[in-house]
Amino acid sequence: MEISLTEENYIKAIFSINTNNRGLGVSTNQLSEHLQNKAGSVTDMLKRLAEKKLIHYKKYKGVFLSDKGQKMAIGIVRKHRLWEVFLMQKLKFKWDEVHDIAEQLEHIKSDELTQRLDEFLGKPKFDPHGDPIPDSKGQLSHLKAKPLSHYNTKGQFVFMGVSEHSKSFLQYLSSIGLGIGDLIKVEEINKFDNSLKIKINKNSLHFFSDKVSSNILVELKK
Amino acid sequence: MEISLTEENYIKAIFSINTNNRGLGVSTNQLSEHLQNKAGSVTDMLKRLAEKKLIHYKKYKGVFLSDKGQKMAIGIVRKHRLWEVFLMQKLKFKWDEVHDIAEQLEHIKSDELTQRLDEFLGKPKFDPHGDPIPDSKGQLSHLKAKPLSHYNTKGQFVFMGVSEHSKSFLQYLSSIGLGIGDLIKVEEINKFDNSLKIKINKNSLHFFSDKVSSNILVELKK
DNA sequence: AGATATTTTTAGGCTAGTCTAAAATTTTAT
DNA sequence: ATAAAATTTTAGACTAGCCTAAAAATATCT
Repeated sequence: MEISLTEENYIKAIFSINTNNRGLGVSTNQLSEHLQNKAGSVTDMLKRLAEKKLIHYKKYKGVFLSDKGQKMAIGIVRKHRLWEVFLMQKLKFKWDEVHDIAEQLEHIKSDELTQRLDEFLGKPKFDPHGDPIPDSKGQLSHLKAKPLSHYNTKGQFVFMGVSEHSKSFLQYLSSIGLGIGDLIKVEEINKFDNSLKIKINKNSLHFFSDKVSSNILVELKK
Repeated sequence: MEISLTEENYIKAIFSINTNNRGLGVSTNQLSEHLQNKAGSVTDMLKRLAEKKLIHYKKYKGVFLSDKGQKMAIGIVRKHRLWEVFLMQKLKFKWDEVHDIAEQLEHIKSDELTQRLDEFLGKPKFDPHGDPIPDSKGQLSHLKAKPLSHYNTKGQFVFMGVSEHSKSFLQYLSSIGLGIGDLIKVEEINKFDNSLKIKINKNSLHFFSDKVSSNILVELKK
């Protein structure tokens, strides 16, 4: 069965909203917002996707991915994240530059290509933002990291990933020289606004607002 | 201006027919044949491409690429051939497997990506079939190689490329273990049917029909 | 529970890109 | 040089994917 680029993007959108939603089903308006098109257009497409058995859809009741749709979504995510690793690791792109290109590359259809790319990159488990890469069977590793803001203590942490992927946030992190694997030492906590005074790799000093520290995923330094 | 995938494929088709045609202009039927769709559809699209100034088109008179169209075509060819190098050199794909995947990858839009891929691969001048890769300015190196059949003498030659790209031909060459750079020694010429008895790298013995030897591009061994 | 607000679907319309069949133009052959 | 053949264009129709506006269903508020 032929799946169009547009259909793939709907599947991906349903998947991505749903994983945040913890399995409540995705509404027409959520999709319309996410994909930047009108609710009526979304309804049209949902009918077509249901026809193709990629989703479970009941009028007015929201939508779930079918097993088939779920597999497809995971396949796309796998490709997206592998290409991001390729772009950063092999072609030396910066953090904030890879998303748009990977958004195109994720639609290339060739299982063999995905497989070989995976091997070429050393079967990475996480992408450059710390997001897990599904393996060839669709299995996801789980990152134990939590938001820096969650700990609310001084101490040393290792930077494992981000939970916000906007260009401006990633550019900010680059600008202060913070990358995956770096050491973050929390030296002071301001109890009034939950801002933190931190040091990166024992060198540069910075302040993190609550908004920043809640989007930085860390593990406790062992 | 937005160029669709379909439009890119038309531009590429016009370019590819025209380079064989040595600048005579491309007919509607040639395009219809090449792209496997109907003549009426082609006419529709030619109007649109002319509107966008990508081609010069006069009713009933065939079509040429404009400068703009020519640049676009060369850009697509450049991407196609760079990706083929990537697929073979880095991902170890076989000769006959790379074309279909490169056909998808050539449409990825990012000048920065093309540039970095080029550097990553060491700015190759030829693709794995011996076809020249346009540089970032659109300049093509020119292969001095000629068809093996052209020489019509015994002697030693270096295999530089192919002038036929079908899967079956490439698979045949793989099957006899012939790859770019290999030494071809012509030991006998059959004057009746122009078939050749040859040895590859001083080892394996084979017979080349006229059809084979006219699609194998070689240079004289120095 | 009934009125109001919100969400979702339906209906009708648009464009890109395709098709078929008929009409127009060009080429070839007598 | 004209008739026949081949090529190309036009005209009308279809699908995918989008839009707007109106109608239907659901959710919310008092």
